[in-house]
Amino acid sequence: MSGSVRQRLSDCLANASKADKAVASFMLAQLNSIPFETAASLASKVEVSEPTVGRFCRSIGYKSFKNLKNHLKQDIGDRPWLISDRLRDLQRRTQAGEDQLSRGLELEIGGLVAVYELAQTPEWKRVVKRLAETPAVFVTGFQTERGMAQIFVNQLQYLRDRVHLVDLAGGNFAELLTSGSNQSCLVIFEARRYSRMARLLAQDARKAGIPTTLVTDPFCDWGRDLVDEVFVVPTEFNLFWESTAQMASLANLLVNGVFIELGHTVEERMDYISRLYSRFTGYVGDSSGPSVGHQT
Amino acid sequence: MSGSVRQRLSDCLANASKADKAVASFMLAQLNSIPFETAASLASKVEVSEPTVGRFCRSIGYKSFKNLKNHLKQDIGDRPWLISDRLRDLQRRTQAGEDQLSRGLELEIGGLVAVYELAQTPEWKRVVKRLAETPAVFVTGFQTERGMAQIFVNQLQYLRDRVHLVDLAGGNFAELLTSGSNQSCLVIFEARRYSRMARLLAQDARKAGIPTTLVTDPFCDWGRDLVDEVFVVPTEFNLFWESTAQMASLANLLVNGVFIELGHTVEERMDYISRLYSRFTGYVGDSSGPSVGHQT
DNA sequence: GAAAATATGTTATATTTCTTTCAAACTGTC
DNA sequence: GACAGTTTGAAAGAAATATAACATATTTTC
Repeated sequence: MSGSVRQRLSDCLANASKADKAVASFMLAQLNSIPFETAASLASKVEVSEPTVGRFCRSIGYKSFKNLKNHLKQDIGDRPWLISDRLRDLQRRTQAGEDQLSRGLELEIGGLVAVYELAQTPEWKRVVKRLAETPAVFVTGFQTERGMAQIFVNQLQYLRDRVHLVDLAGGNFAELLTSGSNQSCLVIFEARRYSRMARLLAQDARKAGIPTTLVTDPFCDWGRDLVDEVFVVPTEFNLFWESTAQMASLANLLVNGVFIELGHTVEERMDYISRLYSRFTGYVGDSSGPSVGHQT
Repeated sequence: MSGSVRQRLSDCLANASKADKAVASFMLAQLNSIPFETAASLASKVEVSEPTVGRFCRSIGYKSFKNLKNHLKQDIGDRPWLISDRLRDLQRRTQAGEDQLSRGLELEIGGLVAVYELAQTPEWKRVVKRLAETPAVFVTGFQTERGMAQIFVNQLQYLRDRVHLVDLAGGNFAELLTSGSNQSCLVIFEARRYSRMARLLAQDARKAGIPTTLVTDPFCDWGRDLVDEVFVVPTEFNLFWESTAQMASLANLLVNGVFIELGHTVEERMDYISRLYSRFTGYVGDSSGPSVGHQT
């Protein structure tokens, strides 16, 4: 027995006992509100006894009703329209006992979806517009998010000038804060071990009237009142470590948005930057920018 | 006090105590998975005590945490929380507009799956083992992959010492190449605008007998004969830009693998590094490393 | 139609989850 | 720096939720 919760429920409908069938079909029908149910509440709704619910869950391979709910949480459901074959295959192999990689994968996919959902919010559009139009953009990230900020800066630099990585060392800290309030904007990447620096910077930026966007994880509790937009990115998958990948996706989507916003006016610049890079690192090849033309 | 759960949470953010604010913002960020949480689980994630959660819920007008969840049910009861539903929803909404967000998402997910597949190959296991056991690890990435390399180094440093970011400027270029052949190993992150540097480095490393792993995109054509393992990561989704997210996932998975390989012998080190980071950046909190304990 | 097998419910117990109480820690004020 | 007020967490108790054991009902098999 394997697969998603939905899968298992459907499977067992065929040859289950009366009560089990009742429970299964109720669950399928009300999948969305299952997490709110308790074994008892569900039992009374289906008009079976409490133990029946527990037993049923065990019969389809979960430890308990609670355990089933947990799986639901991580379940990405069946998506026959997606790359499901490979995914399912991976799941199967994993369930056979290799390890719990695929669970992590499911969670990562969930995170990715969340990021794409963010990209549809009004805040998102506002930030994209700002990143395209504000004369100077400053980006920062401390500790482990330092690299993230760097990536974002590198990419954005292809599209526009005056994109700076704010550094403790460099004097651009001051440069940011002394620029006029509608001359600059700030993007802060943060995660987990929130550094005091990020917070201080956000405070100062607010004082200086500089619009600030915070990209962080769900554990961040400061910020909501200090910055203009907070983008919360899931970072916990059940790897030992937190993942920065979703944040990278977010950064990519932002850059993508800016590109669309700026339109084709940037192509010239991109060629130029490409050539610059080439000169300094010696790559010789087509000079049409990283992936221009992939837009479909 | 009235309105939806989300409303109330937002409202209280303004003038709540520190712990309350933390709880509220976490809830807001994770609204979709709140139904799966229990007061205790939430408490531990936000790093407050259990009673605080209960009290908080009461302070914003619910009888208990459970009561809040029930209200949530009414608020978002028929809102999709299952990833599959959310995907569908996203698809529906984006199909209306002309931007092909959801298509890009699908591709990204496919890329993620590919990365997880890589993590099951023998090469992968070999690299993980090497990263765990070789006395010194060198990592490099040029241009846009510079940040990627940085992230990888930062994370790996939590687990072991002698992890170095190879830089054009720093003398560690030489340090790498003069170390004995089984004293060091090298990881190169590359993508698209393959720099001559990466290639030269790979050549020299080979001459010096240093095992080298190349992480790159499908367009890379050198390398197969110059390095010991090539991990090819999809980077093209139909965003204007290439995505580094999948590569970030790969880096994460590698670090995760190394952690598993090293076992719990590294916890001590991790505490130490954590404290170091804290001292220099001023974060004050638990000193148990970024996400220790999330392993299930 | 009776015996065996299976399925279900009742009651009692164990476990989890939540709340209360109270003391310690923190905050701001004089 | 001491005081009052607030916030927070630890421990213990109360409520809920889930499991186990056993008894009853139902179905299956012969």
